Amino acid sequence: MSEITINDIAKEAGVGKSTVSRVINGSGYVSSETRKKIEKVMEENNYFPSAVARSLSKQESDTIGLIIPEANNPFFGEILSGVSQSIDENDLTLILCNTANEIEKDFRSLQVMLRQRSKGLIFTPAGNYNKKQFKKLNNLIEKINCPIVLLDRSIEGFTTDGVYSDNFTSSYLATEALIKAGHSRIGIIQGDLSLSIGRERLAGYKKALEAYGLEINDHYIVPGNFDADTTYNLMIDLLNSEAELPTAFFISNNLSCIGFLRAVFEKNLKIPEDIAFVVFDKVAGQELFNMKYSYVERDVRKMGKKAMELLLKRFEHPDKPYEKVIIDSKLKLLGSELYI
DNA sequence: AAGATGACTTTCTGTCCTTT
DNA sequence: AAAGGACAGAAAGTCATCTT
Repeated sequence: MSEITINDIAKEAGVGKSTVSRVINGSGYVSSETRKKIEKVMEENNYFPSAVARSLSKQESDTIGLIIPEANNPFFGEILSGVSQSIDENDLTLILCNTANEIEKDFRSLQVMLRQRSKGLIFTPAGNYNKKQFKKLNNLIEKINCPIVLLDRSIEGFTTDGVYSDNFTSSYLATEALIKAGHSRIGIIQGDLSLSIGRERLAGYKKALEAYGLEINDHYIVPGNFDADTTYNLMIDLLNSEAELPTAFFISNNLSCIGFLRAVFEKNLKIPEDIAFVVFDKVAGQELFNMKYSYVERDVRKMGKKAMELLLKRFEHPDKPYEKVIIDSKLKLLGSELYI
C-alpha cells in the first residue's frame, strides 16, 4: 500500500490539489464548505503531508540544527530541553549533532545541516579554528545560508547572533568567595585554553587573586581541559606529590569537577575541611549524595530558549543588527560557611 | 554477445503563480 | 474561489552507442 498523497485527497474530495494545499497551509482563499470537505477526507485517510516533498518544493526544510560539543555534559542536556520546548511551540523539527569537541565533526555536522537545507542553526563550536579551518567554516556557512546563533562559545572573527555568559566576572566572583572564606592558597582546575571560555575563566581567577594581593602560583594551576579523566589524572599526580597543596580550588567546569572529586575522595580528603572548591556550572547528581557545594549558577534552559528566540527573530527580520545576549549567572554558596 | 557508459526522461509530492 | 500546470533535486528507468 503506497502512501496517501495530496493528489489522492484532491481526487477523493473532488477538488484540485492546489486547493488541498491551501487548506493544509491555511493560506489563500478556500470556501468554508470546501475546507470542511477536504478536512474530512484528510481525517478519514489519516493523511499527513510529506515533509520531504515540501522541502523539495520550498528549497528549505523546517528543521533547526543544534550542534553541541559534549553530549555527555548535562549543561547541553539543559540547553536541549530549552531549545526543544521552543521547537515544539513553533512546530519545527530538530536535528541534533554531537561533535565530541572535534573540529572535523563541526564540519561534518554543518554538512548535515546543509544537506537537510536547515532553516536555522544553533551552534556551539568544538574548539578554536586555525586559519585554514576558519576558511572552511566560512565556506560552509556561506553555502548553508541560514541564520546562525552561536551558543556559549564564540568564534573569533565571526560575527552573528549569540548567547553567552560572563565567564570572567563569574570566575572572579567565585575565586573572590574563596578568598573571603579565608583561603589564601587557591588553585584552579583550568579549562581548555584554546576556547575563549577557558581563557576567560582563568583570567577571572587570576584577576581576583591579584585584586586581593595574593600571588599567582603556577604550581596551583592544574592544566585541565574541561574533561573528567584528564582532571582526575592530574589531581592524583598533584595529591601524590610532596608539594604543598592549595586549600581550595576554583574548578572551570562541571565535568572537571567529577574528576576532581573522584581523586579527592580516593585520597580520603574531606570537602570542604581538607579541600574546598567552587565550580563553574552545576554538577549533576551531587544532591543525591547530600554533598553541599558551591557553584556558579546560570539559567541554562533559558540560554537554549533565548537562542531559539534569536533565531525566530532573525527569520522575521533578516537584516536587523546582530544581537549578543549575555545570560546572567550568580554564585550559589552552599558549603559550610566557614570554609565556603 | 555481453557489458559498460552516457544522455535523456520519468517519477516522487507539495508549492506557488497564472488563468478561468 | 478553485483549477491547472510549471517547478524543485535526486534517483531510477530507458535507450542508444561504444568497448571488449
